[in-house]
Amino acid sequence: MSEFKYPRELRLLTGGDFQQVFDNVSLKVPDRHILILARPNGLDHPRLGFVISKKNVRHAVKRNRVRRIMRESFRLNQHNLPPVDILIMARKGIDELEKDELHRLAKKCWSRLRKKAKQAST
RNA sequence: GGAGUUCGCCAGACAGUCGCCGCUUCACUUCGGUGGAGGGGAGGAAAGUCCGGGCUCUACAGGGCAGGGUGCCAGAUAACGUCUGGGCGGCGCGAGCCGACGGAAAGUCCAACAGAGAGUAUACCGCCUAAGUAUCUUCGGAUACCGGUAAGGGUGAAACGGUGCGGUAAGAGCGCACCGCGUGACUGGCAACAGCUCACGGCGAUGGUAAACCCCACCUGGAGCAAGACCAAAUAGGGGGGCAUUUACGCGUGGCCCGCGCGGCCCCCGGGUAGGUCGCUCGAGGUGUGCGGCGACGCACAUCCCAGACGAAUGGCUGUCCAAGACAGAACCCGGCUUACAGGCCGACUUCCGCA
RNA sequence: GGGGAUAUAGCUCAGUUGGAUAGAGCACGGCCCUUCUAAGGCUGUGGUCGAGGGUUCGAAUCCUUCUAUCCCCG
Repeated sequence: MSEFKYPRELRLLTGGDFQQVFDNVSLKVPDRHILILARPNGLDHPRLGFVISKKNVRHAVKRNRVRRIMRESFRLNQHNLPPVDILIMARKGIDELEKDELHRLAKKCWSRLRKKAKQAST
């Protein structure tokens, strides 16, 4: 039985973790509202981190909303993802999306990420 | 019932389910944790960082200068630029609301353009005068210069108290009355201040600015939880105690000058960046009752524990209901101010209309 | 989270302390010069002085509230 929890092991925790992703980007999933950077992490599960700047999303409430919804989608789809470190960077205008739009956006990005990871490994 | 003023409060609710972060407790444990149960988990502004305080380090913050702040009076408070009550001024029929509201006679400063004149004021037009000088003359006088005048016109943001009477050549606080203003008494008030009170001053010390400098009174050292403390790899060298020296110089305490600490000798101790732990939430705390006070608030008793994260929790999905949910997310903590904001509720009051 | 600074013409900046005309360079338009262009000369256009409120007779300037941008502290 697979679990859908979100413990600390599934997060990028330190500045070093983030820097490693930035330095060794092997997968990129660009979109109009977000940019996903990723690299294989050698573990048996993916890890997630966020970069949402104050410049792109002005209000803290909106930054929290974007992060929470994307994180929730990651939590529910974690077993369909390759073992990579994922970095989600928000772009301008993402705070204008509705809740269901964000969910659709996340699902779309996960499938694109899966595809690219498969291509890269072969 | 309409219109309005004011005070306080609320900030979608409930259920299911999948997650996240602390706490309490029980069990297991390879002492790293794992599991069960219980309970808690953003705001009135958490925001801006505009003030004030706690806390920490610097000397348990000391003197002087500079700088900064506050600015009617009294009180509340840990403190404040906040709040309460009062005074004064302004707005409103009113309930009420608004006000950086000390001093311009200590000094510096400003008054562009316009205007005759803008500072111990001024004579452009006008008004008056006909003594003097001059011209004309119908010999009555007329006019120009000189002179008097701040009532009227005009300029300006501002032109030197206002109205009336007297007065005068015409005028003028020149004189008088009333009003305004100033000064000193007296009375009331802790005070700000007030007064159908009394006396004095003719107001010629022009007006404006103190949100220009300034004066007066009071307040104020600096930095900030990335403060600071502790545990601890590599690498570079440091810290504590005692004694001595305080003359010079250097460094630190960061506006400057004092002052203070360090430097020298002896003894002792390994040091502290990555990382980790603490600081970190029980507090000028909430709620209720009673008492004191017009009130802000204070006191007493009872009762409650109510976020504490650290790449950073407080969320996603589904359903039901309604008046269809605004502004918006804690990061050391409080007290204020300011700014943003859908809608709704309780109380008090004002005014208009109708009915009795 | 905390501390600090800036905003003036299309661009880079003066002017702000000490109040009364908003100015310089580059750019742009016109004319001159040249066979033409560049350079040079003459001349002109262009400003809600970041926004709102206040003080004042008068505010880019003084006070205050907001907005935007930038920098520093691990």
